[in-house]
Amino acid sequence: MNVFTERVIEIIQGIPAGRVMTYGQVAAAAGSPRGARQVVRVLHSMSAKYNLPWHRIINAQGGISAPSDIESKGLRQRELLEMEGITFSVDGKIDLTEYRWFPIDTVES
DNA sequence: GCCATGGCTAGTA
DNA sequence: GCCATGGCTAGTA
Repeated sequence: MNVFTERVIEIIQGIPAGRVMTYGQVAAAAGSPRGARQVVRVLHSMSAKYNLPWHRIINAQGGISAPSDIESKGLRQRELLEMEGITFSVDGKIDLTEYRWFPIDTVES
């Protein structure tokens, strides 16, 4: 597994309950500003194995990107976030200025 | 190698 | 526009 993937996993594991990050934000923090879609891939393939809080990743508009039909992952995602105390606006968006998490960068200099 | 395929995104003729 | 991944052809050996 490459370093980007490893960092993505670490970063996502570091998001506390009640906070969220966007795909692009995770990608950038992992060292690849254009790698948002790769974050999606990691979420799909590693969430179970690495016990990732996959629901705490949302799109840049503050919305849930997973499909939101009946019994879908999207609804589950919203449920999980609401259980952590996050509230949604009437149009189904999360207020990023309030809930966005900024990971502490530990690898330095 | 080529090409289509994504739970995306910054920038906007 | 971006960019890694996966399926599927060329085209060599």
